[in-house]
Amino acid sequence: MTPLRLHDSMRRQKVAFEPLQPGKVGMYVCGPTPYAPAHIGHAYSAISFDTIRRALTFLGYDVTYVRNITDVEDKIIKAANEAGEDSMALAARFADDYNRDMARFGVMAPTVEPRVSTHIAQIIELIQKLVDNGSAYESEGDVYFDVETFKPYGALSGQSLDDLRAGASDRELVEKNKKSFADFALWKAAKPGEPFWESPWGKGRPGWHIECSAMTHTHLGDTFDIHGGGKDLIFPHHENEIAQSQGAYGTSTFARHWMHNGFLNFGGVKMSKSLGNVFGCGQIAEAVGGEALRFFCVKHHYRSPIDFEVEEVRSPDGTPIGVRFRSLEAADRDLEYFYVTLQKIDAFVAQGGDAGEGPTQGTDLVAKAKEALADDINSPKVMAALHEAATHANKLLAEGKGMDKQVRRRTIAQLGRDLRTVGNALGILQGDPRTYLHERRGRLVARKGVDVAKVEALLAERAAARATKDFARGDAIRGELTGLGVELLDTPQGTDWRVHDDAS
RNA sequence: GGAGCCAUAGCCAAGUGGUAAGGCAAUGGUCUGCAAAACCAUCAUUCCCCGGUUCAAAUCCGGGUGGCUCCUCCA
Repeated sequence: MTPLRLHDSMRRQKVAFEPLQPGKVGMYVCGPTPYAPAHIGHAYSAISFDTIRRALTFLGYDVTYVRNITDVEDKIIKAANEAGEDSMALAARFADDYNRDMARFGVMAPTVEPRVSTHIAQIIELIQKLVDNGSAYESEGDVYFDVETFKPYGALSGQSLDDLRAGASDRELVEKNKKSFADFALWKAAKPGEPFWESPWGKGRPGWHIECSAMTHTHLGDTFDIHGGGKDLIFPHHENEIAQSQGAYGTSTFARHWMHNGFLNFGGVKMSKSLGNVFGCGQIAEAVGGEALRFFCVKHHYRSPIDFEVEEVRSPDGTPIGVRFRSLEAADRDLEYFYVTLQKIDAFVAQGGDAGEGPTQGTDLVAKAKEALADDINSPKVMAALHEAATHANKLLAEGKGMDKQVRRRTIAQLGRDLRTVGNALGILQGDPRTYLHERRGRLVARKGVDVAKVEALLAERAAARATKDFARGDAIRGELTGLGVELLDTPQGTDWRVHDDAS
């Protein structure tokens, strides 16, 4: 197994990764609170950790991947009340939507997907433990974690309680039923119209942070290997999880390794509803295809903030009529290169047959990918290796000069397999090339408003002209099609066409 | 006010002490009836600025400048 180094947010550096059990990884990632359709920010985080999970699997680890669904929460209750829908039903509906959307981006289903609503007993048990050992206290039907009892508080976010107190004084004063400003709710007393469960403290529901502590304990144990989530969750969510779990099970427990992914920004500014730059998963998938977003994500390192170029499209009178996802369109063009290459390799292999076992030349893609991923999941470096491998394959496909015939055949076939194997480690290149290319053309036809019937009529006319060696007429038709934004691809098997895509 | 992150070519983006991966775009070439695709070649004496440490710095240290995030719901 490749020795692995991962960045740890707690130690603030790359460190050797040593799982509790050799060869196995227990990993917990904070999942969504489903109260509205998933947006691109959800997708980015899900893709980042799915990539980490895939990479660890590729490196030979047996990964148990737990990603929760927070289906009991203020925002859900609010949305349900507004819609006149049962909050659990609403959460279940959006959770299904979320999973369907993530699948479009190649995100695998978690090994376990626990929900708050099915872990109430474990949550109450954990809160009781904290109350019993003096880490938490009841106040008017609420239960709060007493932050003063947990000395290491702030270690992950690098803030002291004094610093936080200074920040808090600017805005909000101490709530009257809490001992201290930093204390946070483990259990909230039910208000009218809210879902509730019976507890030793009366009817109520869990606070925001406690579910992750209960779920990690239930599914991965007191101590586990990796805890992940978006950078924004470091404070207070992850900080509070640490306090709860270590308050209950001891300060040497909980996550051995913290991983946080960078944020998605738009023109250097974070995404937020008030700025109007929140884009839905469906909108993205329709515009550029789900794999383009995936490809765009793995082109960047998971810890880097990632900037996303979006351009508003306006009609001649200035009315906004849509948006163009420039960065994703570029990623889709890049992706097309790989699928065109795979298609050519597939055709070659189908035609040339399998050359069997034996030597190959320049097939170190898998080794390079392992080395890159073992260094804190350096997916951009893997992308570079993928490009080199695809270039090599294209070179061999174009000409086999000076190379043993069998070696050439074996190498091309091996490169095809390796591109897919390494692609799988990043969650890309798993589709059928023909399907991808067909769908991509469909998207471009829609985006550029190409008249397909007209293109096909001109194509037929040109084929007839070329059959009689009337090249002048054929070239005239080519020119006409170019004017329509269509490129022709003459091959020995006939003429195919594609929509010209030059970022305009 | 407190905590932290980022700055690498026209653009995107790796690289955290040993002399700048990869991609897009661009230019020239090969191939092609002409094209497209593909391939080949060229493309950062230099990594925001100013000091310092070192035989050696994009990488470490100090000081600036610019951008961003968290401390409030946020992925």
